[in-house]
Amino acid sequence: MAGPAAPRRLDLETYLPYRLSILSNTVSGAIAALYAERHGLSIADWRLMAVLGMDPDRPLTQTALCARTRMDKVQVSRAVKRLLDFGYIAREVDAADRRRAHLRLTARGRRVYGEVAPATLEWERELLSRLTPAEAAILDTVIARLQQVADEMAAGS
Amino acid sequence: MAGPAAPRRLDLETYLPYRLSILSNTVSGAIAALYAERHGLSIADWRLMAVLGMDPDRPLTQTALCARTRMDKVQVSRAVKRLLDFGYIAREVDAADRRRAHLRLTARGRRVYGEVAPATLEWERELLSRLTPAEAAILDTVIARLQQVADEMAAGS
DNA sequence: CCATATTAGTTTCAATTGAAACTAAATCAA
DNA sequence: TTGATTTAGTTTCAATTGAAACTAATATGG
Repeated sequence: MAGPAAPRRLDLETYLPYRLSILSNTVSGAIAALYAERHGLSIADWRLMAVLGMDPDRPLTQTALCARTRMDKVQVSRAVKRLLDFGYIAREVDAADRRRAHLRLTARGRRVYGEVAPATLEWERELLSRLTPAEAAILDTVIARLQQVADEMAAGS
Repeated sequence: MAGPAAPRRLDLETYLPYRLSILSNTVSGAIAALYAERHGLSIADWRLMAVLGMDPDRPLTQTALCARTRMDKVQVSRAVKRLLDFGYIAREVDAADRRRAHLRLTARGRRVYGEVAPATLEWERELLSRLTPAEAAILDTVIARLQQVADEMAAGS
């Protein structure tokens, strides 16, 4: 009885890429509110701090930060400049290769990190608490799989 | 044996908001490649065309386009200007309220829509084909639920 | 060695964005 | 009426962004 499926029509309300974009923007915006005006940080700034704060004893170069955050080197350069101005990070030029510099959180940066990181985690926890464990688990694997496929498709496979 | 769960540490690789942002950007960028250089359209431009193309016989005002796309009125104003320049849309001032204008795709705009819309749908179909039907169904409800919760939380409930 | 290429990061300059002010038309309130 | 508000959409101006060019240091090939 059921013939061939009708070709889907494009409707933003149900179109996955659009829904992902709206959801991501809503979430990022809400989280940015946790640190933006309070500490003067942009999303890019906080992203660097989040990576540097993960392992405060391991300083990273800007190139490493690019890889870890998927930001480009211009964005990273600018965020680094702002964070240096705020005194949230310190830079030490590499002795062996003077093009490179190692960046680490300062005491002040660690203090901010210590305030903001738990708040962002709590926000995420609250969000995920509305899903069942099974849903959350599937979401996790589905996002990973979609990312992998999207990377392949974007690379023009 | 299992004590209280260790407090999660912040790690971008596993942090949902970050993963959503990366996924959304990858997907949007890949889809934009389907129309950007070929038809001169930005993401904002295409979003308007996608809404106008859904029901080509119902023209919409810019205010309606704002609501449907979640774009702000400045973005919409600029996208409208570009689409008028391209000849992809036409504008007709409302007779009863001359502040308003009704926008619709031109024949040329419909031709572009007819090319691009199926390509974007095919891209989505290909992406979703890597999920099982059960996964796809859960993804659908999970995105809807997360959006609703994120909206509440962003509103500062 | 020396010339060339590569890498790390910065700067420049033009295009894009966003917030706030603005214009023009319609509505409301007295 | 008519003066004040609201609504639709645009413009302005400063801040942000991105691509490409650039500087400085290291690595490599002959």
